[in-house]
Amino acid sequence: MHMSKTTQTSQAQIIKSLSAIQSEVESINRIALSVDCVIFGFDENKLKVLLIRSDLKKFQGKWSLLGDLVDPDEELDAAASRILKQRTGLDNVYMEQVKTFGCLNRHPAGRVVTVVYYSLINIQNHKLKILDNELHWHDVSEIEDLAFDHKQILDCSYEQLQRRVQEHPLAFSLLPKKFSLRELQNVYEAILNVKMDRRNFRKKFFAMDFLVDIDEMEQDVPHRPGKLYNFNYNKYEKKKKKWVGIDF
Amino acid sequence: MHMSKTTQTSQAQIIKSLSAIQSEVESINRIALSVDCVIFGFDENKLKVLLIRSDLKKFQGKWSLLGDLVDPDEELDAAASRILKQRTGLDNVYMEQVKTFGCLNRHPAGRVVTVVYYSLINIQNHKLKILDNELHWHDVSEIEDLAFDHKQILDCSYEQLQRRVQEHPLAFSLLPKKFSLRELQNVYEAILNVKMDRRNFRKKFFAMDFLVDIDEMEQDVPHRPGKLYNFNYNKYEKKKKKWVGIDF
DNA sequence: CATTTAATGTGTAAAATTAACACATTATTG
DNA sequence: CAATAATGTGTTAATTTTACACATTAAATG
Repeated sequence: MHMSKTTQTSQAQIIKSLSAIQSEVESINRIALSVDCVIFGFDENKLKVLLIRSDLKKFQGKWSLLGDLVDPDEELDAAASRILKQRTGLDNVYMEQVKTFGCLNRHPAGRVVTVVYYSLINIQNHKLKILDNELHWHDVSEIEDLAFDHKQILDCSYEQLQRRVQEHPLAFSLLPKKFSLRELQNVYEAILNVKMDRRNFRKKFFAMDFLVDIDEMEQDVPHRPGKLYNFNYNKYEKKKKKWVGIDF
Repeated sequence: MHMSKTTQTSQAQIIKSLSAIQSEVESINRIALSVDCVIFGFDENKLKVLLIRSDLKKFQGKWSLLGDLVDPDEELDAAASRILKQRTGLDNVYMEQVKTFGCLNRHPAGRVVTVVYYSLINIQNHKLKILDNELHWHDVSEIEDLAFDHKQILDCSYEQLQRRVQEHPLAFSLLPKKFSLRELQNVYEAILNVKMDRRNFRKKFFAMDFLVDIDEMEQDVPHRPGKLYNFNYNKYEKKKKKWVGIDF
């Protein structure tokens, strides 16, 4: 086989380039990054989480959180919003980053670091939209194990929700715009897993005056109907202040 | 220039390979991942943070947090520990993940997502070890801006520390093993940026009985010396319980 | 239409926690 | 030995949290 000197040089350069590319690819130290969403809802007086049937053989039959790889030119929050939008059709939902999980063996396909968000949505709003029968609402209290490390992720997210809901008015995000005080109390009781005193609960919420009496009553309840309220976020914004103390 | 058919084929194959590599590199969807450490210390009655002079031209003269890329086969916590160990020589230090920052433009060299940890260390222990004069302890309250998005990261970490220190006995990590109640109170006052009543503070800490009177006194203070105490973590573990309530 | 049912709506008193406050004591310094 | 600059200690008022019971209302039932 004949080959000119020029060509040889050219090939040598290509090989050199290839090896440069290879070493660069190795040196970039990049890692697959995903976002997982813990989507909480509230229905039948229970805290729920939206899960999807795992598509991996290894986890056949198990449920998992909703997640996807982050695109290299996509913001993390945007990835979380995208996943939520794709699965539920919902926009403008309360979301918060929880934690990043990066165990080496957490994903069978190799190293995948995942940034976890939880979100709170009003189940009524999109009950009809969940047509995909691979998706299902589960009682948080009844989940035993999940695919990947998703049980651990769920536990961590649930604990964060429990802490946050005691310090910020998040519970409203799980309810329709109009709600009764009983429904609000049910949300707190479900999330915190405690029974509360109705009178003290009402007193507390009326004292912080961001519940707006809209002069409507519950409909279609088999007993005396309760008044309905809205949550006024502006009033909360004005009132909120930091408390400082030691409590452990 | 002469080139044989064989050679042409060969080059075509190489080009094909190159393009395959390129598309594979694009498809792996990987992202550079770093860990940044917000290292808090306490000295001169002030909360401090350990910073390093930025080595990037863009941020010349600015200070930045200590961080490094995560190795593809390295745990996130391990990366944080490694960074701390490399810079301070310390092991077994209190550390907690704060949040992950992933803004597209946060790093001039391209997309780098960073997982942030804060840690609490006792400055006395390693004052001598900070020989690297690119490293320096800064008053947290006096930091105006930092390289990258590190000011934002610091603010977020500081807020998390303020929340955590009110609910968990972290402050002890910033003090030597033996400390006086005044020093302990100074830590809380510095972190929370408030003045506290000495008698109520003492009452509170004696009530939770995990302070151990070691029957020693402060030395070399220009006034009446205070008693020294140890913190007994075991007693804390036994007592801790979740408080449930609504407070916002 | 009267009765039953299953909730809503409301106030007060006790208990626990937090906040406010002052003076004698002690080692060091000059 | 006087002056200094801190430590160490208890009580009371104010606030917050908890515990607790009965009349009211609309719907459902017979």
